[in-house]
Amino acid sequence: MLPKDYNFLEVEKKWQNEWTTGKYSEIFKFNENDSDSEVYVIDTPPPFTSGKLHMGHVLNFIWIDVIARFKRMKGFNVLCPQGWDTQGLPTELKVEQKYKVRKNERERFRKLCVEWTKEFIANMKFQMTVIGYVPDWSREYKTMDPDYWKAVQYSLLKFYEKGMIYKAKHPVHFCPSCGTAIAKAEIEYTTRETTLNFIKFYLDAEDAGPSNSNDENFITIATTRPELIQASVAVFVHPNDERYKNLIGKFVHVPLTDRKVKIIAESEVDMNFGTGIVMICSFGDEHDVKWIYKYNLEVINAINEYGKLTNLCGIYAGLKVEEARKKIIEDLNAKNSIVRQEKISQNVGIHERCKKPVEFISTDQWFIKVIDFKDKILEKSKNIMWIPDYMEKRFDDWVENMDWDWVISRQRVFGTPIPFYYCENCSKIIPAEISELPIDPTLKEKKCPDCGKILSPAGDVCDCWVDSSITPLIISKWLTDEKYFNKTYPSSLRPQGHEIIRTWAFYTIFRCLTLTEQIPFNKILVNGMVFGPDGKKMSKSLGNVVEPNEIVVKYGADAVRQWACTFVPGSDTTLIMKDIDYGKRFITKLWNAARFIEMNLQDYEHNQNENFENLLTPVDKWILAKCDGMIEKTGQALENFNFTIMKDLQNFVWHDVCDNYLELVKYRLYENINKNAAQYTLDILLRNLMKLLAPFIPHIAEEIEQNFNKDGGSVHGKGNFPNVIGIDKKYLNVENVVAIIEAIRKFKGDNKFKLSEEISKVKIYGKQDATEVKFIEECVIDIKKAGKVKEVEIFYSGVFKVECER
RNA sequence: GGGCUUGUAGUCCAGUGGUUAUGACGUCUGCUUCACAUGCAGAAGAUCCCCGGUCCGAAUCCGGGCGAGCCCACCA
Repeated sequence: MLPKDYNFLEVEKKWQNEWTTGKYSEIFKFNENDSDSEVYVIDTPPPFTSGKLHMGHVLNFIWIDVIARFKRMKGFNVLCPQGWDTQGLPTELKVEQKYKVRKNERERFRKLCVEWTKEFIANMKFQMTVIGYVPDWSREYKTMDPDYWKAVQYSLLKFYEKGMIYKAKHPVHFCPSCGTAIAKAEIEYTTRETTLNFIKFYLDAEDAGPSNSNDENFITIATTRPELIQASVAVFVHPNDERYKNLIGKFVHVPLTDRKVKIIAESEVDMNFGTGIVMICSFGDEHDVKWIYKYNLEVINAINEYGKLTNLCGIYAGLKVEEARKKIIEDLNAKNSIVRQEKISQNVGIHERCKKPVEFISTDQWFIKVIDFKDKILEKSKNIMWIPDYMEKRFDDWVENMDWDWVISRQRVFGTPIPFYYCENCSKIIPAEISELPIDPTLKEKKCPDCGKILSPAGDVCDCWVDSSITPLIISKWLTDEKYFNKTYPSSLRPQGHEIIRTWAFYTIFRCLTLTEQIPFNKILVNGMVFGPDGKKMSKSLGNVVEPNEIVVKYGADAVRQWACTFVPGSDTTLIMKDIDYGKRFITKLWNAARFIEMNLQDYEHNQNENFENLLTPVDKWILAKCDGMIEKTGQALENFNFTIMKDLQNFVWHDVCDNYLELVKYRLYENINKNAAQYTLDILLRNLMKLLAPFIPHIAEEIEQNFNKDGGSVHGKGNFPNVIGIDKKYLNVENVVAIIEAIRKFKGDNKFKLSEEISKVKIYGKQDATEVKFIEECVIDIKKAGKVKEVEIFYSGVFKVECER
């Protein structure tokens, strides 16, 4: 017997254990030997091992779990592994701080990072488990594992074979504070106040000529970065700018230097900013980089990786950027070269981790060619179905607007080593041997096969997206098992957040496409972000962070899961506690309904030989026909990732089943009128409901199912998704009986009668040929009993109408 | 500045061309009716952002405007 109160914490824990390690754990594992069932592979996102999940993860993993359970119940052989994105700067920073270990103790440092990460994984795994997420843990992977390194490094060797890896001096976004190159995606922008300096640039004597209005032969350039004046390589004006048209092609002297640079016309110059003249430096910002390449301008590396000016900057060499700026302004002032200064607010790029300004610095970096493959990526990715479809546009826009190749090297330690050597003598890259993988080139000395000189090992590690962008290959055993690979690649589904379309989705599509000539997944399901209860992005500084653990303990996993199913793919969402509370109350309601049914089935035995369908009343057929509708709708909805079908299920259970059907059959159960048919209906209704609800609220569905079904099978078993019962849809018209009872209730309410009070008569009007009226005739007893009415009169005329008499 | 999304009761959200617009929270009224007061019955509350267009018919499709959010870019 089901106890009066549903102890969700205890029940949820019990079934989580059975699913993950207990008697049902096989259900959740991919069956390699099953050659009959269709395979469904989910390329789950490996979260970065920060130590805890946030609500966005929770939403993401609940959706994945709903789909995986649904697909299993539909008979698919589901591969849903879970991995961890482990190697990253945040871990390094924390380990550095906690153990006071320096990065030059490479091996010890790495070991501490690994230990630290393992602890964090355990926490996050626990959090996944308590929301009922059950991936196939037997296929867990970590990007820091030797096998994972091997796959990443192997893939890079393959890229090298295709001529797509190169090493180059290249301006990259560089964080002088962290001492590392960073990806565009790791930069965020902030507004700060800065000084716009208007500086005189004197025209070259030969070019000076007669100037427009005054005799002074200089132009004024506004810059926020005077410290880069030493690296000034050109001056740009807009071709249509009347003020400067006559200066195009002429030269100006760069103040504080003995160099002169050309004035070039460029239509992207904003005439309205500053004086409409741009000083191009190597490198002040991304525009500079673009233009220097476009016009093939000289590169003067003014800033080094420590954020200090280089020897090319003469007397300013060795000064930090801020110091140099101050000093150069002083010197310009001394020469009377500053016309004026203005305070302006400016958006500056800062490193998202440390919040310090980012510089462009020319350093040795490793690259993967990607710009050459834009067209191929765009073409092949058209075969991927995006949910929602408009997310495809975001992807395409990103690909089309990419400006340069992918910098894959990072000057860090906890990462996958780049498996290459470089011969300074021959200026050439020497890849590691496949048999040596996984390898850390810094730990293995090698000589150049051509010249015999000692090679320089690549000391850098890979960008973490290099690790995570081959997950579809990892989960399909790309390197180790061809048969398995053919069965499980490409993935059926890639679920992920929209904020990482330009990183994880893009890099995965690019890498896997290059390596396999196939797209990595057929569909990509995009989920939105979860904002705090105040509608703002959750952040510590706003104090609006909600920890998943708190709400799971308070409301239960099944309640949280219902909340996660109230959103449509792609859109961001606000965490409203009342919504989760509703989920909890639904669980209570469902529990009590199940108890009621259980109580009334005590003396029921399902006799296989009896044809119950003939005994069923129209009311029974009505609820079963409605249930059929829900079975159809739920199946279709989940095929299309419409999780909001949960709401329809809630309404069906709460209002149609509990409020109406259960109330309509009480008299039959209590007074033994057509009782068998009611019991039969309740029995199959409950069984179907549990199966329908199982993907969404798996714990309570399992708990109730186990009480009714004594054969020991799990509700989540393969192929368990219900088929329609097969009730004629015309019985949906019995809904009018419910409408009549509602009218009676309203009459009683309006007249301040108790609901239990009997009234004398109900008159029902309606055309005789209408099917709904026919059913009403058959349901007179239901109306009398459930509505507590002495007499029911039916008039075969006029429009459908109900009148009550006291 | 560019792209995308979005605007529906006091609040949140569903609705993707067809009677009277879904549901929840909140509010108000009544009810301890033997599954459930974590409940039941009922009520009030919406110019479906504004303007125009297509259509027999628009919350829904199209154009414009205004507001909001996200992503991207960003002033030298």
